[in-house]
Amino acid sequence: MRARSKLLSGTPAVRPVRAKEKASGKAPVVARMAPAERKAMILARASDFFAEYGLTAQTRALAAACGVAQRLLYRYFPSKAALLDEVYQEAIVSPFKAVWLIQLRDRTRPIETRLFDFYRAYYSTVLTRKWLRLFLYASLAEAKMAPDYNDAIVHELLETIVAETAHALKVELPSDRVLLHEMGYALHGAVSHFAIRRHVYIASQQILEERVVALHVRLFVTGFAALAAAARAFEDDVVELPRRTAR
Amino acid sequence: MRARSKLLSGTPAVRPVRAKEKASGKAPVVARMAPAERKAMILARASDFFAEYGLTAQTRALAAACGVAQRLLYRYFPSKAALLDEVYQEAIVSPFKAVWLIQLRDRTRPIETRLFDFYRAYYSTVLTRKWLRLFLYASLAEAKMAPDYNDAIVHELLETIVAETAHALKVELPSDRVLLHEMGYALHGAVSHFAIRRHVYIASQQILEERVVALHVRLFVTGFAALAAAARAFEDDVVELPRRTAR
DNA sequence: CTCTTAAGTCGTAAACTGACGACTTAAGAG
DNA sequence: CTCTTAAGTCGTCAGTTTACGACTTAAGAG
Repeated sequence: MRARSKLLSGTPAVRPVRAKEKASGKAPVVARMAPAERKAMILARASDFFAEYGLTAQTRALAAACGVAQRLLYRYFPSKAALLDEVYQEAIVSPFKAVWLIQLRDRTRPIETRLFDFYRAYYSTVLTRKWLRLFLYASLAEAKMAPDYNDAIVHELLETIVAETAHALKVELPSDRVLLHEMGYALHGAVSHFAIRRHVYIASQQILEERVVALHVRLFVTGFAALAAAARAFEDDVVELPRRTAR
Repeated sequence: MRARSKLLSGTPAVRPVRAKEKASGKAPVVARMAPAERKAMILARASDFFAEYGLTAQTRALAAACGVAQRLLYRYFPSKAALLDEVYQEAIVSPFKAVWLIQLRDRTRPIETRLFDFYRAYYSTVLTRKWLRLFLYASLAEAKMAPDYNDAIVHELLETIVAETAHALKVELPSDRVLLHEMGYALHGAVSHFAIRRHVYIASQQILEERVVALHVRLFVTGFAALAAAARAFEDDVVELPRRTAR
């Protein structure tokens, strides 16, 4: 419904009458902020907001969650899509800490300890409710989120994990990178799926997360030699696998 | 302006298919169908449609995809929510085949073969693009989809898998059901995460799915005894775990 | 204290969305 | 062929939703 219509169309001066209630004596408390500060505040709220309600949630509700007018969002971001892009960058990519890779390569410590400590940290810092929900919403809607993240972060992580485990256990690895990645995913996928169960499926709540991580790491380390042997066996009859057609 | 990505707004391009063409003299070709048939047709299209564009996609676009008027949807379903409920039932719950559980319990066959065959079938039949995307969209939006599915289907599956593997390998299991489930998830989660990578993240495309399943099954069977031992060790100091507060 | 800048709000356009009353017409029964 | 039923469509209501022009006003500079 257009509402209002005829009477006002063409007559711009409607006398806005900004009833600011001086009578009440209460200060409006607009809390004016510096641009950088305000933008950071909006981004922080936006990542929580869209993680919770999905990327199709409305800018009005986001503005309400920020305690500002909806119009203000458009002073800091040209469009909702641009806002979402910044949310991705801030909430998806930046949580991964480079130091983790260095610690994973610290061969003075047992491999199982390194893996356990890393995945506890990764679970707590990256695989949070907010991160997972944003990542899934973005992947379902656009499909380019996850491949970028994998190329930028996960692949190097998987290669590190597999290389370090192989070195610690004196196991020979296959040479194919794709195969190495899948080996790493045996652990990475198991932990990631646990996080999805917790934060998206709302399941697996009754067990301590350290225990789950410990179980998956134990399985991985124990079966690693057999896993590598099975992967190497595939390389004998590698004949340029046909690429799956998308969908 | 509309977001640059149509998927962001959950809205596919609506094709103006409704051609009246009285001028051309061609019959409108309304293709009148029997109610049961039409309803099944709408449900089939709807599961594809909502899997692709999300549960927030619009009824007008769905009607266009069905080649019927939007109004017709409301002859078969009282509301969009009711339509979605039927889509869940038809597309999420029904693909799981009861015979799989029976085959998993067939102790005349090696456990690794049983697991391999089952997860190949489960991957091809259940963990499809459509199923996964619907399941994720529903879980992200409502939170009661996954728990129901887990209670109805997954828990029994996990218990069967763990029990059969333990029997085949003569391994003693922990008594706690939650712990048994997490053991089973070591394999189930790894395969499920692979499917999510393929169908949602659009990654891990360059390796044959049988190989991935074979790798995960091999790891699981090889490390199962150690996994069970680690799980049993947790039972000594079970002290009524505190329930996680939801966020 | 006054002036200037820009942070922040208001109101609304234009398009979108779920739902439904009223109408049209295909197709099986007799 | 006619009649009756119900499959299917049109048009629209009422409430949303992104985006933006116009305006208000807090707060630092001099």
